[in-house]
Amino acid sequence: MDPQPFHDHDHHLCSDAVMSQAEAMLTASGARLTPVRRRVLEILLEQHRAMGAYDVLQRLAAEGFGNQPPVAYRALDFLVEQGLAHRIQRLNAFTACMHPGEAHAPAFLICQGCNTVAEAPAAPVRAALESAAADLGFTVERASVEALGLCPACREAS
Amino acid sequence: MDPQPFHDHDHHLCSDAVMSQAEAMLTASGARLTPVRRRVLEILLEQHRAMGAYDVLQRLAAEGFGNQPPVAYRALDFLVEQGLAHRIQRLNAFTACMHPGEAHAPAFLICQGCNTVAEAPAAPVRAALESAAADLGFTVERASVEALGLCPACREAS
DNA sequence: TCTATGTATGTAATATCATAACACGTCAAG
DNA sequence: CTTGACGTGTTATGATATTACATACATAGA
Ligand SMILES: [Zn+2]
Ligand SMILES: [Zn+2]
Ligand SMILES: [Zn+2]
Ligand SMILES: [Zn+2]
Repeated sequence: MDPQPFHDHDHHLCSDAVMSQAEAMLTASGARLTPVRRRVLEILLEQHRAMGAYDVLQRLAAEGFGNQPPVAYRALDFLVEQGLAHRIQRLNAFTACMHPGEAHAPAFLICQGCNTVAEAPAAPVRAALESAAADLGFTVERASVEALGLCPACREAS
Repeated sequence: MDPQPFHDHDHHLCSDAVMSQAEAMLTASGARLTPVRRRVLEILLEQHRAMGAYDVLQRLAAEGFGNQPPVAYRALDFLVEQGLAHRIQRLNAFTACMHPGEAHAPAFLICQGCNTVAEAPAAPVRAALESAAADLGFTVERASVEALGLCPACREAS
């Protein structure tokens, strides 16, 4: 679960670990990981990518769940609220959180070559941002930090 | 033009300065500030806010310009390309650049109380981000840093 | 057990944001 | 004058997201 999305790795180690952690978190908090929600999380966990709500919806519909947008959006919103998924503003898309439970305000690294999305630890970034904001008297409540660029493999290949 | 969007100020000093600078930049670069484009910039400059493309479009239509989405999007895209406007991902909206010409990769501070949008100098933020990315072998090409929170006035009022 | 309540899901309809494709007008270079 | 680049206008469509309402389902009192 602390892998390099950008490098070859046994991805089941990622997804299995996150699923277990998700179950534990939700059991603890009392929130319910219903079939739709679980399935959406599994779908997001299949790859280190961001998926649009309609892509998720299509998968759900093919598996016998509802096929109207709210079905996908509700599950996705739930996961985001529970800290199990993140919304990538830049892509109008969602990605599974790879470090659920850990307090984290990540920066997202979006590879323009292979569409991989990685969470980078961003404590220093947040600190710098809050400092810059404080200079203007502004109090940061939530922030999104998203970088487009090239992962090591795609940089190599280009 | 180096005002505090969050504080009372003579806003004409902002907009006039930016307009002059925009004209100078475009004259120099050879790009054309046509009536639609100029008007869109003026509209964006009316307030320290972000406006949706369709809001801009409505204004344009009321003034006799075309009333179809591409009219607004083309002008907005032009301004963004020329560095005269920024897109705020979080809001699906656009805001005039308050520091055109200056090389800058700003962080945006979005007040949830009054919807004011300010550009904060973000060189340290970018540096921290690039460093965090480099740790994963990732090369940043473009990044968006957007913070939601409260400006001084709204924080006071709450 | 039997409701009552809150929560989750399903669906229809609609709102909001964005782009593709094509037609027309203008203007300057050749 | 013709050509070609560019800007604008318009139609049509695509992509993303939410509102509103109906239905199912769990579970906690009575
Ligand atoms: Zn993985
Ligand atoms: Zn995360
Ligand atoms: Zn101002
Ligand atoms: Zn700017």
